[in-house]
Order: sequence, then C-alpha cells, then structure tokens
Amino acid sequence: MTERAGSRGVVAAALRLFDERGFEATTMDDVAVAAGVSRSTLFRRFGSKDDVVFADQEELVESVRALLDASHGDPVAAVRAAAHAVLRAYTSRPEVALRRYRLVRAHAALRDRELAMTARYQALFTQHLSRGYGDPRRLLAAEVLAAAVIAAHNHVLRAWLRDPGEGGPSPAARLEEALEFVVAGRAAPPGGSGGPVPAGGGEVLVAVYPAGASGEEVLARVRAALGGAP
Amino acid sequence: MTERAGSRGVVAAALRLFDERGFEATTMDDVAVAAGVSRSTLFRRFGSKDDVVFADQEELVESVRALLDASHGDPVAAVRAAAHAVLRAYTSRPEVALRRYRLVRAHAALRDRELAMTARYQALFTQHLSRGYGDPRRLLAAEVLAAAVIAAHNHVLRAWLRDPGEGGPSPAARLEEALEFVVAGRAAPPGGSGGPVPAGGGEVLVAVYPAGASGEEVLARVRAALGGAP
DNA sequence: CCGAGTATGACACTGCGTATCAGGAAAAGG
DNA sequence: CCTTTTCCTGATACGCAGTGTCATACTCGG
Repeated sequence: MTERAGSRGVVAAALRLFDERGFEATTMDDVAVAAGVSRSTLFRRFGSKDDVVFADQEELVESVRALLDASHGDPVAAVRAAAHAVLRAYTSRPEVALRRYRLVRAHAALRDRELAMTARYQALFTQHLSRGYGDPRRLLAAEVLAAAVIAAHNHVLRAWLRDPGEGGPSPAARLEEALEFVVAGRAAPPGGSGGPVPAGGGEVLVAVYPAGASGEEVLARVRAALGGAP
Repeated sequence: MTERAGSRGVVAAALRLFDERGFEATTMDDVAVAAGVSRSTLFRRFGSKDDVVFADQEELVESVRALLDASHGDPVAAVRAAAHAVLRAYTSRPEVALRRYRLVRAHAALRDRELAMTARYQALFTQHLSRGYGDPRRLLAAEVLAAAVIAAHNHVLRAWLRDPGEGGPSPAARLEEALEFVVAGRAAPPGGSGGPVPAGGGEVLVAVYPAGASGEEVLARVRAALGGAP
C-alpha cells in the first residue's frame, strides 16, 4: 500500500466525472486520464468500475465488522451502536453522501450494488446476534431482528438523504426512536389486525389447520369459509 | 409473443450449461448454440446473461404484484399469503429451485442479482403495507414489517434448500410458524428458553389459492391434497 | 396475392475486465 | 556505492457482454 491518499484522489475524480457526464457515459479511460493514472492501475486498485463508487463503503463495512468483533456486552446493544456508527458515517460527510445518493438513484446497476452492500451489513448483524447459538430458533430471531434494524436504519437514512436540511430531530435521534420501535417489537402497525391469518377479503384464501384434524373436518371448515358451498 | 415455450426451453438449456461448465465459463454463444437460437435473440428476449437465470423469478415477482394488487382485506394477511405463495413456487419445483440454488451460491454476481430480486419483493410488501398512509410512522412500520417477513421467508427457504428431504414440519408449516413469530413482534430473543413461539408440534396444512377459483375447485384441490378423501 | 407489422439472424462496434510482459522505483543486502 | 530483489506501474492484446443496425423470413388481415 503505497499511498491511500492517491486512491482517495482517484475516487474523487471518478465521482465527479460520473456525476457530470453520467455513470455509463463515462469510460474507465476517462477516469484514468482525469485521475492521472493508467487504466490498468485503476482496475488493479478497485477491481471494477462499480467498486470505484463504493470504495469507501468497503472500508466502512470493515470498520463495522471490527466494531462488532470488539464488543463484549449485549449483542443487541452492539448492533444498535453499529447502526448508529453507519448513520454517522453518512451524515458526517453530507457532500459525499449526497453525491453518491444522486448517483446511485440514477443508475440501476449501482442500486443493485448498494443492495449487496446493505446485505453485507445485515449479514454482519445476523452473525453477531446469533453468536454461539446453534439453535435454529435463535437464528431466525437474529435474522429477523437484523433485517428490522437495517430497515429502520435505511428508513432514517433515506429520509435524511432526501432532505438533509430538514428541521426537527437529528438523524441520530430519529434512528434511536426507530430502533426503539423495532426492539419494542411493534412490527405490526397498531391499526392492523396481526392475529392468525384470516381468510382474505375475497381474492385469496389462506387456511391453516393442525394436521391432526381429519380430512372431513378440514373440508367442512373450508366449505364453511367459502360461504357454505355444497 | 410467438411461443413462450421456446423461452422455457432456452432457459432450461442455459441452466444446464451453467451448471455443467460454470456460469462465467459459459458464453452466450454457447447458450445460443445449445438452445438453437441466435445470440441476438438471446439478448433480445432476456436482456442480459443474468436475466436468463432469473427469467422465471421475474414472472413470480409479477404474479406476487398481481396477487397483492388484487387483495382487498387485511394488508398484513395479504403479505403473509404472498410470502406463502413465493415459498410454494420454490418448493413445488425442487429440481429447478435446487439447481438455481447451487448456481447462485457458486457465483457472486448471481448472489447479488438474487439480492436485488429479494429487494423487489420487499419493496412490494412495503408498498402494500403502507397503502394510502402518508404518515412516516406508518411507513417505518411497513418497512420494518416487510423486512422481517422477507427475513422469515428466506430463513425457511434457505433451510429447505440446504436440506430439501429433511423430515419434520413442511416448509409451509415452518413459514407459518416463522411468520407468527414475526407478527407476534418478539424480534428480540428474551434471555429465557423457548419464548412465546407457538408450539408447532403437529403438522399443519396451509393452502393458498387465488379466489378466482370456484369453491368446488378449491374443495377438490384440498381433497386431493388430503389424499383423495371422498 | 399482397402490404404491414414482427420476430429473427448476421454483423459491426463500444467498453468492461483479465492476462501478460517490460520498465522503473524503492527497498534489501552486501 | 553498486547489485539484486521486490513491488508498482503502464502498455498491449484479448475475450466476451451488451447495443445498434440492417436484411430476411414469417404471420396476419385484406
């Protein structure tokens, strides 16, 4: 690793070009010329064109991994702290975050790439939440909670990206509120039902019965649900 | 549309080649020759090499969208039914699902592509759960619940893909249990033992049908599923 | 039998990504 | 101070995905 600063400059130049001319309209040769390096070096350092855009994100993922690995207390608390750390990494450099947000929103390929990035955070969270548990029940709980935390984080982050200057609570405060909501387990909106699955309004029928029930019993109940068909 | 069956055959030939020789080792020319069409036609029909692998998944996404659009009852119930429909689409054709599972696991590019696919389901769920609500609180709830449902579905699906012949409850039953866990809102595992998860001791029958089907048709299919009871 | 719309195939072209080789700068070693 | 080794860079060539264009065959309606 000769100089990390060099890569920073390359990334900056690339993002500027992508922003001005469009992502696919800019070739790697253009970036090479603008950054003052060869195309070979570009691919050698970043691997692919997409990776130039997400170079610093990669570092962020690694720092989150380190953060979780170093934590010793409550896993849920550690994951919450990690979510805050990620959000702070965005909000602390609004120009960078907003430029990439515009870029990613405009190009489907980059959107997919960012999804993959998010999935890596989610995998880290899941792994940390299910540490040492072989129990599949716990694994389910870990996966669901990780997904919920990621969703909450992305909700707050997107809101901030859409309107960074908006008044009201800080992003961190909003995230804390959202995480509280998640951990409180109110995944179902208060108005909704949430109970066992009823028959759908008329388009779909979902029936769940213990298999202990006899065939005739099941048939009878389905018939009843259908409105007493013969 | 001349013949949809033609595309099916092309996909089958392509998947076979990808499976045998590897994904990136197989060129689109190879696929074209094996499928008996030109490379031009291949790109015209599927758009990209990845899309050949996920062609039928695309149809599944559309059917889920249609399912949700057509539903009128409780949004949460509709989303649960949709998750069941997706799972069933996999488990009803084990050979196809398992071959693609092997393929996707082996190649990073396809993994990312599948993540994008999952994200589309999640977006559909979110959209349906937050119908008509401008309230950001509701939007957060919808996003979190959608993410949790997806996580539960993927948990069950992955377990089945890893070991399709495993004994115990059916995939549908496992999903129902997992969804119950999600909707019950106990995302965070308490320190205690089992938790409030319903004891899914016995088998359960889960049936999902479009309501376009007549009552008799539904009864007939349930009867058939029960083993041809009179 | 004939035109309109359409699916197909053939061909050329751009650009990403990889592999290989040569040259030069920095370190290692005497 | 000079040599050897190592590593980074740049240049060239190549494979292949994906796009655009044009000519041909096929279908449908008149």
